[in-house]
Amino acid sequence: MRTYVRVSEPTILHADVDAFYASVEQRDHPRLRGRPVIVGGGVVLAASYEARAHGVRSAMGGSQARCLCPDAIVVEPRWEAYTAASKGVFEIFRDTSPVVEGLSSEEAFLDVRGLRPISGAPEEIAGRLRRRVRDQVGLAISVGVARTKVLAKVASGVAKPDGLLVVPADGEREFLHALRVERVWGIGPSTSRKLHAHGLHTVGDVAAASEGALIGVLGRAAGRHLHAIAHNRDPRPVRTGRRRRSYGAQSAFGLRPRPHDYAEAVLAALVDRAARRMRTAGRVGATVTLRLRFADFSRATRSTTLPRPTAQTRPILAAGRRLFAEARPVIEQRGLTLVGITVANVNGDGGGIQLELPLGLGWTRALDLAIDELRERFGPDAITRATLVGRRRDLSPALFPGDLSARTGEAPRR
DNA sequence: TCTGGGGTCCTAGGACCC
DNA sequence: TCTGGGGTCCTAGGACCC
Repeated sequence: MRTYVRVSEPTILHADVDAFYASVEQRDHPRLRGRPVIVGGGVVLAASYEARAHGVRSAMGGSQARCLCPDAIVVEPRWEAYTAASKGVFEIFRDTSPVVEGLSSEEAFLDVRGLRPISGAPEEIAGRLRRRVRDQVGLAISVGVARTKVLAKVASGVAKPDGLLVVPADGEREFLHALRVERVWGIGPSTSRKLHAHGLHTVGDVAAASEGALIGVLGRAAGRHLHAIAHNRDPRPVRTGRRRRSYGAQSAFGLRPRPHDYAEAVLAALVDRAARRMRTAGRVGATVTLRLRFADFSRATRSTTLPRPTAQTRPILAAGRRLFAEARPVIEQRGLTLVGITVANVNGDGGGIQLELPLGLGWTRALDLAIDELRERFGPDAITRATLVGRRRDLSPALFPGDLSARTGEAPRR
């Protein structure tokens, strides 16, 4: 009997439009092509590669950016154009593979496993995807191809601008271990600072550290995750059909003196905007969080959970106002420069999902069956908690005590 | 140089329950 | 009266991403 050792091939694509907003501007305005372009005046939302060559980066303050690159052409964002471009790009994504997980308006993971007989090798699929985005949407897109998400994501970054990079299955460790830690998706300034402080600069350095040591430095989840990544273990699948978990709106108004009730007026407008979007999407949420930022750039949040999920402006605004009143001492002390509202605990579509199960199974078995069914429909990781409700025929659904419920969920991770 | 407007996930501690 | 294990839900804040 022969044993086959199956080495899976790279089938995960990470596709990412280069300098998205800036590229759309250059596409639509020929005079901007080949020139340093900055989208957004106050803060850099996007910078063309010509501007990046001068050190301009997104999220940088506008004045610093103009200082680094005085010749830059600064343009106001045109959101409709970016939305339309995003739509075009995602149509091509979804036409390329049925398994697409969007990460933002301009990037996505695609799993092309099993598509070889129809579409060819992953590398060919990636090449065709790049050509189609260029021809049909007019934008350059870089693609990384690898066996895991983290490798594909890093590969597309290395491939930029306008490139394609395949990480072959037998070249993964070499590729990974040479990387500086801050290049890894999910490792930001704070984590890399901690790692550097312990003499860990490359992923190879991290791989030489024990999991316990990494947990000691970074905490449980981050330590475990990074240990696995450094040892090239990243089993996360490309997940389709992920739904958003919160809706929010915020507004920064700087240090200019404002009428005393200005922030509360802004708050009302923000709640209205967020609630409107929830109603359009047909979703409801329960946890209202007020976000504040102050003159010294410190931040604070105050949150509360409503008795039942809603998408109505009125209860959300009332909660927001209570939180604002509660935070008033901090606000007066530190000087408010930003206010925001987020509605989280967005659960389902407001209608819930009903499953019919045979009677006589017992609560536990019924719950297990229901969870299996939900996983089948929404993916293995989509369900984190399930509530089973049994309804007595002789009581109106409005009478809450008529419902009996059983509940299960993941054990707390502590 | 003085920092936008969205989001996601994780941690830690407290209140409360059986 | 005190103690423990096992659990849920909520709030506040931090890190990270584009």
